[in-house]
Amino acid sequence: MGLAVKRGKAATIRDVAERAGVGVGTVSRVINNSPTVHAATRQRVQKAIAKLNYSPNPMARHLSLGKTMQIAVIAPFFTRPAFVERLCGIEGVLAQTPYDLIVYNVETPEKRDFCFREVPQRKRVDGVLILSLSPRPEDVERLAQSEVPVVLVDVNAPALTGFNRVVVDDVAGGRQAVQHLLDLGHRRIAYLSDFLDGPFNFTSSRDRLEGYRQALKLAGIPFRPDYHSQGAHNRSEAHRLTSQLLTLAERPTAIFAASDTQATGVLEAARSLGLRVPEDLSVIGYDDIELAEYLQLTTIRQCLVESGKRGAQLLLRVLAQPPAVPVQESMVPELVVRQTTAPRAQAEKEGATVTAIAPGA
Amino acid sequence: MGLAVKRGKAATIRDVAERAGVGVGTVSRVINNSPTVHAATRQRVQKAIAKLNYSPNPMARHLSLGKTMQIAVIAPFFTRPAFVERLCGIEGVLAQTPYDLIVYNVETPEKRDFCFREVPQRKRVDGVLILSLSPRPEDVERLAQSEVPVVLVDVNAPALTGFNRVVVDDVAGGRQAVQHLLDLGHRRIAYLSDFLDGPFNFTSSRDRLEGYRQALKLAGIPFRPDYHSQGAHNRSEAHRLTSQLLTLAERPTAIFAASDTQATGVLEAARSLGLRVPEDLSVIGYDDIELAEYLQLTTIRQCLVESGKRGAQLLLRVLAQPPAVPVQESMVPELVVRQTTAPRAQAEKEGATVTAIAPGA
DNA sequence: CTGTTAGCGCCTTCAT
DNA sequence: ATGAAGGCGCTAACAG
Repeated sequence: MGLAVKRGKAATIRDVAERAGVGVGTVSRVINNSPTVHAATRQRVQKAIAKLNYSPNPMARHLSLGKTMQIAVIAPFFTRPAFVERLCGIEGVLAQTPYDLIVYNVETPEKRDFCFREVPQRKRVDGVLILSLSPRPEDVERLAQSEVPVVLVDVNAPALTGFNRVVVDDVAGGRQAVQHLLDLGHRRIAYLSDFLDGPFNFTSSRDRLEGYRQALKLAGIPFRPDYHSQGAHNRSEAHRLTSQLLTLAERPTAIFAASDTQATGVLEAARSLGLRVPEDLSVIGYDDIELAEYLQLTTIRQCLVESGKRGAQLLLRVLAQPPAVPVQESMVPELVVRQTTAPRAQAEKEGATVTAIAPGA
Repeated sequence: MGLAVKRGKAATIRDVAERAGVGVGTVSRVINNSPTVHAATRQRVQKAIAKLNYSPNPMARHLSLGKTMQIAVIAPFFTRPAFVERLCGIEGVLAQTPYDLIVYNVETPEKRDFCFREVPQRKRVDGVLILSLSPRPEDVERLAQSEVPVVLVDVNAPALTGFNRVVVDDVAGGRQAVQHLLDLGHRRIAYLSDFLDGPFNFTSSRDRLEGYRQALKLAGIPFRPDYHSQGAHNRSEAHRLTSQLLTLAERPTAIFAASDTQATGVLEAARSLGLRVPEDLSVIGYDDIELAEYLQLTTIRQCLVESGKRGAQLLLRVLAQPPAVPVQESMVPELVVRQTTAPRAQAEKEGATVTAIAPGA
């Protein structure tokens, strides 16, 4: 029964002060448990607070304090597993702090520009986490001079060394993936990625391509443009691209997909074409999202949750004490061998051109 | 470049007023584009704003307005696909409004209680969306009397009819799932769900069980307690439970899993035991998450994204104009037949045999 | 049309 | 130890 509660209008600090017969200052001190308040007084105030069901207005408090107690995370396509996992890491650490988490999902260049322009501004939020999105030159300056601390996660653009960030070495990851395939005896290795020159300019796919090329070069295998196909980041597109790759005159014996999600499309296409994985085709993904384990997909693990966690922790640290020089944390990806890759020797019936069997089965 | 920009301290409305030689009121009017301001004046003010790189302090504005322009969503296990999809729907509609989205992830009863207690309070946020979490009696009263509008999504507790909400009929969904199996000739049908009496008291699994029982009863099949197994909501646990079900003396010929995620565990277990799906075992899931299509999983679709969308829209509507009587929107689930269910008799036939995507091994 | 002023609710000196 | 008052930045009357 809310007898003492004035319905319709929430109690303010003044109401409490009045009811407790003290000044607002004292109430404020009690709220922020300042030690300089008499025990008896504190009691009375707390009783009044309870009676009035009072709780301080965050807005007012923050205005006064000059802080918002909110942290923004700007993430592209936040429903994609990789981002969900990073978000999870971020949420996990923020949940143990007084900071609230505001999510900005960007799926269009316009939204991205809007976020880069508006979010890191003024006292909107106390800090910003940016996932995978590369600020454009015009944004860089603004961000750099922004009053609010920014931490980049999974953004590898070389021009951004002035920022606090946690990165994982995608070049190394790409190298590892391809090296694994090479070690298994494969020489016709294709790389399937999203558009390298898309509007979002993600650095990861490009870096992984670089790693792919490096590994190939080291093995003395020339780069074949027709073994690199680009397309939208989703299963069906990957399926389509893979079908093309697998009907090439000299079809690849292994495919390196730039993400696990795309790898599922590769698997699907292989199935439609009647190719067995890994006997006829080796497939390696990237990310090691949860699904990968279920599919027994060989992949490159980049500890997504962990990267989110570290990004959030870094931001917290920066918030507590701005570092003199930008902090950069690096993480190394790791090969996880499961069951979609196998030695090339198993598939000695090469040269055979694949003719599409009835798809869908 | 940034000559006019006082570094270190952001410009306030007063700075702008001063620089433009007008009063703060006028600046405020320009900001909120009030029509009652002379064109020339407006020009000067806007120039000053640009020059000073001014943008209003949201905190201050909101304090003054008495609104926060923020909406909270309280969701359990927000990394689970079903919640991600609902979140996606919510984000999608909120992105087109001036509201920011604050996410509260609850994974423990403590966190839930905290959220129910603190979040819907005062002027923390303008509105709250609660996903799948049933407020306990003590929360109900607080929520009901809360100054901030609340919309429940996917919460079917009967005692909550006083709330605005969008629900999907889980009883009907369960019925449909089982009816589909019955239509295929199955009579030994098991139900695999998460703990019905867990700390979160999700209504969905319980309602689906009810649907399961109704369908069975209608078909004249008695309910067998040993055909209902409960466990944690994850693949490995579902795997374990399924193994038990499938080694029962009279093993079920079909399993209805309370979620697609759990269905994957069922599939996995069947595979381990050398049972073919759907020839030896029919499997139906629930939710129709994205993965379901890839796995060719027969399931009950409940339009997750759509439900999030409608929840957000409802909240927006309530915000704009509080309804006299609580609004309740219902959605009906829909059977999606794919390839993990088949007639019970098909074991003998030799039809188009399709195995759900299975890892090598 | 526009300047002035009084809050919004809270925190923080500054006296007492 | 505590009360009073100024200020955080902005909006919304109220006078001109």
